[in-house]
Amino acid sequence: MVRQAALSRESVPTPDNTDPLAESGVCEGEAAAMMRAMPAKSVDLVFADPPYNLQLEGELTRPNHTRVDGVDDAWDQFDSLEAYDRFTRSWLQAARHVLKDDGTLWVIGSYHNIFRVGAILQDLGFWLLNDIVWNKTNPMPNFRGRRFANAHETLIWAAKSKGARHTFNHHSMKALNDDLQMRSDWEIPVCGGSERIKDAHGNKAHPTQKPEALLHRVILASTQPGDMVLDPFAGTGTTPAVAKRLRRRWLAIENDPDYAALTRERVHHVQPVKDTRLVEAQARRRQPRVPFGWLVERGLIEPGTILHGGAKGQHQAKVRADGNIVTTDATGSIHKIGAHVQGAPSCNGWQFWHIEQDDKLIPIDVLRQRVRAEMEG
Amino acid sequence: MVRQAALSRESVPTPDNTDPLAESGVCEGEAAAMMRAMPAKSVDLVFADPPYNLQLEGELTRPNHTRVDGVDDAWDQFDSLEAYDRFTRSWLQAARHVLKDDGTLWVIGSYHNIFRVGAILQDLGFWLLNDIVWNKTNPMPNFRGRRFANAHETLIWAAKSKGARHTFNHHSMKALNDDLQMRSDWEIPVCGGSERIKDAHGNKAHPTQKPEALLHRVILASTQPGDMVLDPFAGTGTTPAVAKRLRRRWLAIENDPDYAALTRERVHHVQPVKDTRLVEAQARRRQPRVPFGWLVERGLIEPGTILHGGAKGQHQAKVRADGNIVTTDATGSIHKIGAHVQGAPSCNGWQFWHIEQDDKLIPIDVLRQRVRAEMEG
DNA sequence: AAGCTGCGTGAATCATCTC
DNA sequence: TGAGATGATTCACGCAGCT
Repeated sequence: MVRQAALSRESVPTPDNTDPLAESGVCEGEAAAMMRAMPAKSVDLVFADPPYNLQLEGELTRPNHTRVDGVDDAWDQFDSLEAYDRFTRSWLQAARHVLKDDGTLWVIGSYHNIFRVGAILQDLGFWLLNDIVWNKTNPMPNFRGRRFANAHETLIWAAKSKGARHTFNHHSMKALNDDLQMRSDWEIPVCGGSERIKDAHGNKAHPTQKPEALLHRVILASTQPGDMVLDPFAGTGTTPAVAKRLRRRWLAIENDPDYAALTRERVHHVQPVKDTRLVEAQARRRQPRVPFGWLVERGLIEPGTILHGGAKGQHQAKVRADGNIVTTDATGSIHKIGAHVQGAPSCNGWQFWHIEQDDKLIPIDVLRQRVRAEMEG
Repeated sequence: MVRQAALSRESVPTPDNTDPLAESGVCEGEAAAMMRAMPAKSVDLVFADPPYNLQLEGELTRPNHTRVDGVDDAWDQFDSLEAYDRFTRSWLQAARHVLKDDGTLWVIGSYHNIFRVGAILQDLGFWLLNDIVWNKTNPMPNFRGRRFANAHETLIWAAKSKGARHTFNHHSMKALNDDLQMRSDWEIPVCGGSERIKDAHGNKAHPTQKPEALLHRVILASTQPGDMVLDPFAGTGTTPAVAKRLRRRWLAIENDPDYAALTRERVHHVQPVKDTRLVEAQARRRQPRVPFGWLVERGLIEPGTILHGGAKGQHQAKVRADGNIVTTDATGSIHKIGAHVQGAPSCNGWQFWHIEQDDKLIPIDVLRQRVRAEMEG
């Protein structure tokens, strides 16, 4: 019974050890109650991924009629906003109890809950250090075209009180970001592939497992090796796994015994790195994509401007406010209309279309380069 | 009549116009009071860039949030948060009063105030549609290296209540983003250069002037031409300027007479896009409904014609004179039978079914377009 | 072998009109 | 007002299976 062995080793550190904080482990129980039972001011970092209170009703299907597997678990259901606020205030107060005076707290959420969390944090006296945006590189699209694709989640990073000291490993963050100062917007893929923990049937074990890359950055930024990291909603144990790998002590609280068991097994297989610098990912830098519409938004091209197509400007089209362009018989993107007027299967609109400036025809790609230069800073 | 007096130059285009909503203009006064004095349910869009915290000294004049140095040790945090909440609840309630039932509201803020704004929005019954992240391409760096560089601001987009309808120009947003659906994270530079309004001394006239690109996307996404756009904290008039250019009506409220004057002057020089079609959403929804039976009535499809279903024409059905179609085991509308033969819960029959013409399969939607073209002319 | 294609899926507050 | 009909709507990425 590999699992049993792993279970006991990780969860009950040593028989003679009566202080649960001396070693890492998983505690089964409700977050607020467990934290209240812990010694005060004993934790350097709290990372919390609480229920979001999504309030999903009915079901949603993709255009191909497949069903979206929404988060409808009982633990995400609350009777009202007030009930969610009570729950939130309760566990945040308990987190405040276990947090050292110079410790910090992270909470992740979406627009469903994060405003309530942030306001209650301020009400309780926490001091907000940053709000961080996790931009997902591969989010689920909006299938009905009724809103913007919900492509990010928000993290709040807070110190225990105004004026409190806090740990921020500025140079580690710079190193992690090609020697550029780390910004408040992080581009990280959602958790999938082999990193995603599966159950016995091969389905995802937990509906909201967070990527290790996210926790890597959080823990590396705001703790030192040996610090105590607490996750009161541990789920399948991403926080413990990364904490162990980065040589931090850790405590996990999880109400669901199945999740708790998965965490113990997962952490058991994690090897702490010998040198944390070796696992610091290099941020990829791609040439940023610049849609044509952005030139219109930014006033580099006015709506109504005439674009001239081809080397001699044989073709013409007019720019709409939304970035589409219009000829006598068609409307569409610079690429589509470029192909259309040439009778070609495809076309790179950036090189095909030109604007007139000082009696010369200039490819619109020149304007794109200007936007990219701005984006570089 | 304070309001009448406040309306001037830009705001009263014709002397005999006594209805401020009939035309655009700037009203000088306090946001909540002015909105309460306006007719109920008269505005399609509210865009608000409120002060971060009205009660905190210096806050307004310092957009880089550098007040952590203990300048304001004296103020009592709890009282100030409460005062800010009262202020926020007051103007949001007033905004709710002027907003049409199918109108929407945008608020922009930073982590200092946005959580309070979002929570109060939910408390007042607004229904959050998205939170949008404005990622600044050229943010101010964090000089002390104690936190992450604060490189974004947050916008909340909300409908008036749960279940309320709202405008979202999905196709315009797609067009603006190279035919990919628009995400909740927007990359736009901060306002600078020639766009930045300067005062008589050549200094920036307003500390937190927003870029026109931001408003371009907001207004294009969530209004139609001719809609009424209200900005209760207009500052130097970015919202009015973009609204006018995009052929929306607009109302600006601004407490500071100097800012109000700058707005009037700025808007005076804005030229609306000449061709109205360039600023319209590509509203497929507005196209007249054409029942399939009309194609039969008009002789575009003969009774008895065979329809071929799917890209390869795997499925077949025969057209009846009444516009229903028939397979071996069922009769019904193009949609119902399309769903039936695929075993799908629903189906868009216009795109699913094809007719044979010159050895090619043509979607029947092409015939519908022909009918619509006839109806136009 | 390397490359191509098709399929599955991710914290989702995801309709509107007519009768 | 409620029920029923109409018909609009998806992006990135990993992986399995195939050429």
